[in-house]
Amino acid sequence: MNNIYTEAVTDTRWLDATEMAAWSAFLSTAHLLERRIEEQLKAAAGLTHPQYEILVRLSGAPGGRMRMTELARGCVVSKSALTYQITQLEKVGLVERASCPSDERGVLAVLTEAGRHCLEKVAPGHLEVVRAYLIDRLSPEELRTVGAAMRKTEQALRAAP
Amino acid sequence: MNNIYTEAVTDTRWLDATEMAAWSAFLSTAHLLERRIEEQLKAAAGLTHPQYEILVRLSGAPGGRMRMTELARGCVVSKSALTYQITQLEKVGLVERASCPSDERGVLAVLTEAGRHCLEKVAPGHLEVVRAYLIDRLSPEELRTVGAAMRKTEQALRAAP
DNA sequence: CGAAGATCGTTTGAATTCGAACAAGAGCCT
DNA sequence: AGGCTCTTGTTCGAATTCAAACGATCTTCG
Repeated sequence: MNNIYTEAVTDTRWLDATEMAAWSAFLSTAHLLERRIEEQLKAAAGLTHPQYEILVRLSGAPGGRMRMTELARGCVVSKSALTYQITQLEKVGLVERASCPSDERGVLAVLTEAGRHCLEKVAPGHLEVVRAYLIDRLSPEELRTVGAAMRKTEQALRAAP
Repeated sequence: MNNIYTEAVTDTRWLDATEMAAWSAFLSTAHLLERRIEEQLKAAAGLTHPQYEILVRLSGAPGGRMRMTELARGCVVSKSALTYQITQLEKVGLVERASCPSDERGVLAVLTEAGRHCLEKVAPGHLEVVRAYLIDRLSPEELRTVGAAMRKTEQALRAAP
């Protein structure tokens, strides 16, 4: 009693053992690592991970400045979350807002000197964690493969919406 | 003017290009995929990803039941977040609470029939997303390597605290 | 047995997230 | 120019997260 429609709707491609194991481990690792990083950053500098991400992205941008929307895209947070976090970072003097010369609506998030120094102070301890739990546990070949796999997925996800 | 102490504190092992690319892609992918999954689950069944995770873990446990603390560990959420989510799921009848026979303090989260049916209904669409953006984009060998890498990291993170 | 300390799940309060709605400005097309 | 439509960043409200504090129960060890 099957036809192409019921087939299409009904046939689920479940995950085999290898796929399931990979997906499950990926999920747990992402959450666990996030927790660990959050803990380290909070203890070391009172920063959250999204805040740290913002500083990192700004520090890599020309002039230490970026448009809000672009920054939000880079950090993979909503625009409203970025507005909130930039306000927080402004309060503690790590970031400033500047108006955009080329677009009257635009706002630039600008890394301050204090922000750059904070990042330089915090980065080593942060990288320590990333290394200790992820990077240093993988062989060069594993690292290459993981990197390639993640890039493919990232690209697909950024293209989709 | 260096000694072993300043060395130890000062020498930061930065990430080389390969390491940086892998880490950055991992981070972005985790966030993007999370967003995409959240969107799909919300649209398909009004579930959040943590809620779906709870249903999945329960469905895989003997008797469809698990202790709160163990479930929280499995899902990688705080105990208070789990308390909140189980209450939510109870409201819509997908999960029930039961008292634990062996421990008076204990609480068992139990998957209801409705919960099991909901999961069966939602799983295909969810897996579609996981496949479309991650699993099906990787070669069997890549998948194996990613799985192994994630398991190593997960294990390290679960052992640490 | 009984006291000290660990563990269990919940409650509480603060912080953060998201999407939707909004006003202001840019861009396009004729 | 002028009207449409898209984009920008912010604001709002609701939902969710976490850690810390708590009362209740278990466990261990003297």
